[in-house]
Amino acid sequence: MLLAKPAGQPPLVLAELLAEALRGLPFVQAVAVAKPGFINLSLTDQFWRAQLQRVLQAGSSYGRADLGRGQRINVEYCSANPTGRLHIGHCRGTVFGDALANLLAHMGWDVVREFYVNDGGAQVDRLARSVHYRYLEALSAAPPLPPGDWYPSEDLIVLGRAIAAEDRDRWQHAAEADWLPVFRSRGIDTMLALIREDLAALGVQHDIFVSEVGLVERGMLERALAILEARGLLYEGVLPAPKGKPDEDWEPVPLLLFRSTAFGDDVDRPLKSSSGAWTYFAKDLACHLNKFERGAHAMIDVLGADHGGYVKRMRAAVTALSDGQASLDVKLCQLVNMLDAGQPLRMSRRAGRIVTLRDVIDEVGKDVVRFIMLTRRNDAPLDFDLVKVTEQSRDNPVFYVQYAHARIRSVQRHAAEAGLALADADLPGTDLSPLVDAFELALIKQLAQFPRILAAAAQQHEPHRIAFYLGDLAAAFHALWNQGKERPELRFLRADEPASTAARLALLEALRIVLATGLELIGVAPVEELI
RNA sequence: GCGCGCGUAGCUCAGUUGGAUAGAGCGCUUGCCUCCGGAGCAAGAGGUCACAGGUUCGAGUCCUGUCGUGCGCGCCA
Repeated sequence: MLLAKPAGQPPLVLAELLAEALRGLPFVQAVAVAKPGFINLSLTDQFWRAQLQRVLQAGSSYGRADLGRGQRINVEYCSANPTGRLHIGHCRGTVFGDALANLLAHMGWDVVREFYVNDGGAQVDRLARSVHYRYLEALSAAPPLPPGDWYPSEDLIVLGRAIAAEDRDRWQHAAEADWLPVFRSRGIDTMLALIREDLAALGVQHDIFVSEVGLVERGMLERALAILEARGLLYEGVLPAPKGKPDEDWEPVPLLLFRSTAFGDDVDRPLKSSSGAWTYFAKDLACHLNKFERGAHAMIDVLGADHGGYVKRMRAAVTALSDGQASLDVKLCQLVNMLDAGQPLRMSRRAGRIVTLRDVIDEVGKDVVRFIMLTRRNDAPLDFDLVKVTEQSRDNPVFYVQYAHARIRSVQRHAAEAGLALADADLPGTDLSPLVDAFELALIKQLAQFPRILAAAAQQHEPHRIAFYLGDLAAAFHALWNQGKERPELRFLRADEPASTAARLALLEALRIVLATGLELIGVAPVEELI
């Protein structure tokens, strides 16, 4: 149908020609031409069984492809402020980014996993004051009220005590200008250590932690500005007042602006505040220039959906800084609704009832957390029910997929006990011709989809596709399994039928390989048995 | 007011980068099973893909507009 115009022939005629050429090919069982100009190909069962052989030969590299051609890609994810432990809100983007990074690495990209540490803003000063308060408290010298807008976390009590034990009253009467940097640095170090601990518990390991302050100290910010200046993209100007909301504080002040509108942004963006301080956005320029200079021409930022307003300006920034050499894809993750048996789990910071990521991991396990985070597209809200996700039922996708893997292992153990098992090395050579049932072939066809799924997921930057695929694959397996109840001849292990048993063990192993590979890509460990 | 995302079966959601009769789970209807390797199994009904236009051989998918919904809207992060 696409060829009809250039070829100057009606689609149906072309289809007939192509169909004729296809008819003689091996593995082609039937070719039919349909209405507007479709060609329907039926492949022989033998072809599908050959796909199974490919899985067995490739093992855990089945589905792999060199789509990235070694191109460097930077994936920034998590990047939580170092002011407290990770909570469940950070979790989704973290899992998403990590799974995506795994996937891209699997598909031929040179992946750098980056954590950008916001150690330079007002937030960390607030942290410093909170630590200082706890320090005074530990000295029994606390002022009557904690500083306004502070971090009440218990971890800071511990840190305050530690500093009190080490430094005694050294900072008790010091001026804020003297103690602030010290307490800030101690606070950041402590929080970052906790964050890394929780990331480790989630099975996440970044390649690089980039400090915002460090970037500025190394002159990255000046360099970014120089580049924009050289391209005529900086100017002093007054922005129009934002419309829609009545803002009483608005004053027309000239600011240093980046002409982001030249790259599709809605309005030019300030790089310096009226007080002369760099804006957060200015530092983001440095951050992304840094990525570019480290060789990443492709970048992905994983952010919360509330950062949607940043997408245009960041893409503009990357285009401008790289002179069009680099591109940025921003993946926004929607909220996670925490539930407890259907009841919303209200998380209030003031009541100290924030659900930390660690709490959830301890409760349901890291594999469950990771899998569930990918059971929705990133731009759709997600329910996370602490009770449901551990249920052993059909509508719990984690269980359903893990159950499939465990079931296979169970059969394999039984096979070994009965002396029916084949050595792994012999599997690829197994005669698969006994696999003729429609349920078996359906399963094989599902397996054969794996490379396409991975390719699409990698190209679209959509790791959730893997989780959905694994669910479909598990369903095809369980369907075949259930057939064995009604039809004993479909069972996997049959002592009197060594040929079909061998073929089915090969099918099972291929299935296990794909399940395990898919699970590992999203960072979930396949289970050997259910507990 | 402007920008971005979302709107698909009663509910929760997929949809392979524009392909044919739009899929899955739950729920519902109807059958089956004392089953053993641990969630019981199977079949069926159910959709104007928010609405209206447009692009073309062909639209859930792309464009325009409308409605609904969520998020964001100089200097905070």
